[in-house]
Formats: sequence, structure tokens, C-alpha cells
Amino acid sequence: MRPIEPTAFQRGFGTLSEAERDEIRRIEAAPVQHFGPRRVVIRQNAQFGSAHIVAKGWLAEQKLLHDGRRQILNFRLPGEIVGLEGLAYSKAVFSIVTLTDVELVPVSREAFEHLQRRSPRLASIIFIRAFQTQVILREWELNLGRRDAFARLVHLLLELHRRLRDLGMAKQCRYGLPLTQEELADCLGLTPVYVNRMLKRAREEGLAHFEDRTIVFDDLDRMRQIAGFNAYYLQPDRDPERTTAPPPQ
Amino acid sequence: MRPIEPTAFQRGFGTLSEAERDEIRRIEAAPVQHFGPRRVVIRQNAQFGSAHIVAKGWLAEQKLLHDGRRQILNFRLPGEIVGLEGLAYSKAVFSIVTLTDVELVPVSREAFEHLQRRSPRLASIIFIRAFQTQVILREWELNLGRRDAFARLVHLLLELHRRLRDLGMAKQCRYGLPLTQEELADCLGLTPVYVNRMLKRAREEGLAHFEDRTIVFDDLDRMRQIAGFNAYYLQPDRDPERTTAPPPQ
DNA sequence: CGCTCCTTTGATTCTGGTCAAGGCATGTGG
DNA sequence: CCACATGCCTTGACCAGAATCAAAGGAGCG
Repeated sequence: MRPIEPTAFQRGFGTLSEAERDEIRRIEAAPVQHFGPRRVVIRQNAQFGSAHIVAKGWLAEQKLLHDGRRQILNFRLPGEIVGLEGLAYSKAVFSIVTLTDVELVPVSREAFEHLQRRSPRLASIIFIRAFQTQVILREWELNLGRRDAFARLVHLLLELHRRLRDLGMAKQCRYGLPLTQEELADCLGLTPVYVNRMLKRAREEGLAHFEDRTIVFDDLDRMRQIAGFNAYYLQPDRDPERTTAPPPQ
Repeated sequence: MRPIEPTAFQRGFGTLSEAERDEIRRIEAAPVQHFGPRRVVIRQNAQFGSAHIVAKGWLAEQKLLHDGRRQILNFRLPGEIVGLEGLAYSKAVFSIVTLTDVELVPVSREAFEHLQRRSPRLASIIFIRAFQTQVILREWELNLGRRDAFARLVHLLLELHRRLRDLGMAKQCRYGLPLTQEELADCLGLTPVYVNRMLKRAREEGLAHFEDRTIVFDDLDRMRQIAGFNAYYLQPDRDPERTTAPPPQ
């Protein structure tokens, strides 16, 4: 059962005309696809299929090296569209895998082209949203290139907290984190053993600890300070409606 | 003197209608801005001005940490548009700086909005191009997170070679690289001293060496092998024209 | 000539990787 | 219900890749 009420995908679209609402409904009308955890949705080097709206669950983008080393590039959460690179590339240059149970609404290239023709304004809003993804990738580059292991881990935990909170998926000081330490390591460019040591350090320093599979923050302020965390990059604050609206005339 | 003939910006637009050509001319008609090397075009945390088409020269995107450490996030070369994030963010989340003498054609938000209204198809092509930038950022994440210092350096040199060759700015086996070792280090998440050692190693192993300010490749094949370099990610092979064209009916 | 900036090299340190083993929970089949 | 396997977490001992510190050698320039 998909909710009748606004889906996460619709957040931030602003005021829509009736025709635009129809277009969104049309896109979201495709049958939901269910995936279990640790499944491949889009496989690196394989031919691109359709893009997908994330309706539920966590996904990760990842790239593999020939020897099997893995880098997780970004997380993708409900409301986002994954696989739009397929508009530019015929083969996937990175994989998209599920981390939890996931529900996806496929958006075929034809459906997206239809949207572009029928409502270029909506298409633009979707494209402009993709700039947030770009900005997150750049923050990850900074994290990987210039922060030490501890600050790197702390920064990642804070980023996820903020993103989940915006989706109503995190409490003030905790959230379920469906990652093994090995997967955390693959986000951070570290080894699982060292991630374990950094988590221990965070615990011992009274910053955060795990209970079951949820991370609990014990000193958010100090964590923000350690990581140099500034959430602005996660909150695009320019109204795409304004950008794409007809002129005031 | 800007060339009258197709600018790099126009590469890949495919067949254009007369109206679309007019729109491009209109955008490119703005007075060119000249910058010397090592100037800031867009400053992290400052209010966004306009986006810019790169007409000539090299730019870098970079992010700073509070203690002054720097990560270079990507290079921007002729034909690309920088600063489109300004459509989503009112303040810049990273800086854009020049590395060489640079010529930029400013594209104000108003001008871009005008383009979106008058030719949504062109706007879409520009947005879809931005996916190549995204993909490059992800390759950099992989580079920073999962390749060792030597492979990292080699990969960067190969990526630049390919990008420059596509622009006619590199020969088969050499190109001018306007970077200090310190700047290379800031691309690679390393220290200048260690970059120097890796360059020495590349030289001693007969892979590549510098002459003046140009890098000369002595064994491209072996370098590709060391870095696991696959240029596909630099060549979006899906025709945006097809994606955005009206239906065959 | 005397800056300054960049490159180069050596000596040393340390962050994070590697290797190895044990613990603990969950699950499964006999 | 127990024996065993599996996957993940944890810890210790040791190692190595990259950082740091320090100094000297060019090259360009006012």
C-alpha cells in the first residue's frame, strides 16, 4: 500500500498546477518494485534500465575496483531519484544497491521524456534537485581527502542524521543505521578494523554509541565541532519554483 | 576576441533549430570576463552571483576546512558551465578558482531562467551534461577512498589527459599541466612532499615525466593498468538530443 | 643581487593497515 | 535441544604507507 498522501518524492515541488499534479501521479502510478536488503538495482558496467524513485528504504551507490575493493559513494534515501545518469550514459558507471528492504517506483526513460515534454518546469525542478546530490558528493570528497579517520566517521554519522531527520526517519539523538562496520569502512575509505577502533573511541569519549542497530548521540555539539560539520550543504535554500516559474511580467 | 565559430560550449548540442541557436547566441553574447591565474570566481560561503560558461582556461572547484586544509574537488575546463548550483543554493558551498588565465561568459540567473522558458530542451541538455560532472566526482571519491597514492596520481594524470584531448588541448602523449605539486596534493588528499616522491617514482619507472610545465607520458599502457583507468566515465554516450527530442509521433 | 616560490631529498614519526584470534549472536540441521 | 556453521564485532601485535620536520637547491623576478 503506497500512501495516498504526498510522497517524499513530492517534497519541495512547491505549488503545482493541476496538470503538473497529474504528471506526478502518472509517474508515481508505475507498479512499485520491492527489493530485499543487499540487492543490486543497477549494476556497474551493465546496460542502463530505468531510473527509480525511492519510495522506501536505504540504497547506496558504489564503485568497485578490479581487485574487489569497494567505495561507497553516497546514500540514497526516500524521495530521491536514482539512476538519472542513464540519460547521459548507456552503461552504468557505478552500482546502486539496497541496504534495507526497499520500494522503488521505476521511471522509464520514456516516462521521463514524456515528463520533460509535458512539464519542462517539473523536469527542471528534478534536475535542480540533483545539484544537492552533487554537493553531497563534493562534501564526501573533502571527507575522504582531508579529514582524519575519526573526524571522517563523525562527519558521516552527522550527515546521515541530518538527512534522515529531514525525512522524519531520525529522532533528535538517534537513528537506525543499517550498516555493518565493513560498509562504514567502505564509505570512509578505511578498513573495518579501524572503523571499529574509531567507534570505540567515540564511545569512550562519550560522543556516541550503538544500541542494537541504532546510533545514539551523546554529545552532538562536540561531534559537530570535531567534524567541522555545517549542515548548510544539505539544505538547498533556493526555491526551484522561483527559478523555473514564468516571469512576474 | 571570441571565436565566431562554434565555441566549446556548443559541443554536443546536436542539431539545433534556428530559435535554439538564437538562444545560445543570446547567452554567449554577454561580455567576456577575464581573470588572471589564482583568482577566486565564486567564494565558498559567499552569496551566489551568476553561473559562468568557461570560454578559456582551467578552473578548480575547492573546499576548505577551518584549519586551512584544502581539497580540490574537480577541474572545470572550456565548454563547461560552472556555478549552476546557484540554482539550488543561495550561498556557495565550495569555491571556484582559476588556475590559468581564464575567460568566462557570465550567465545570470535571469538569463538562465529565460533560457529555461524559451527553450526547455536546451536547458535539459545542459542539465543532463551536469551528470557527467557528477560521475567525475564519484570517480574522484573512488580515487581518494580506495586507491593508494601512486595509483591515485596516475589516475588523475590520465583523467586530465583524456579530458584535454577531447577538447583538443592535449597531444597524444603530453599536455601542459598548470598545477604546482602542492595543488596536485590537494587534488589527491596527499602532502606536497609525498606527491613529489610519487612523481619521482613515475619518472624512475619510465611512466611519465615533466618537461617544463608539461607532463609527458612515456608508457601510457602501463599507467592505465596501474590506475585501473577506464575512460568510459568521461564520455557520456547517450545523445541528449534523443532524450529531449519531441516524440516520433 | 636577493627575494620568493617551488621542487627535491633525507630522517623520523605516526596514522591507519594487516594479520590473527577469540567472542557473541543467530540460524540450521541432526 | 544440542552441535556446528556463519557473519559480525572486538582486540592485540606488528607493519607500512604517508605525514611531518628540516634543509638545500633551482628558477623566475623586481
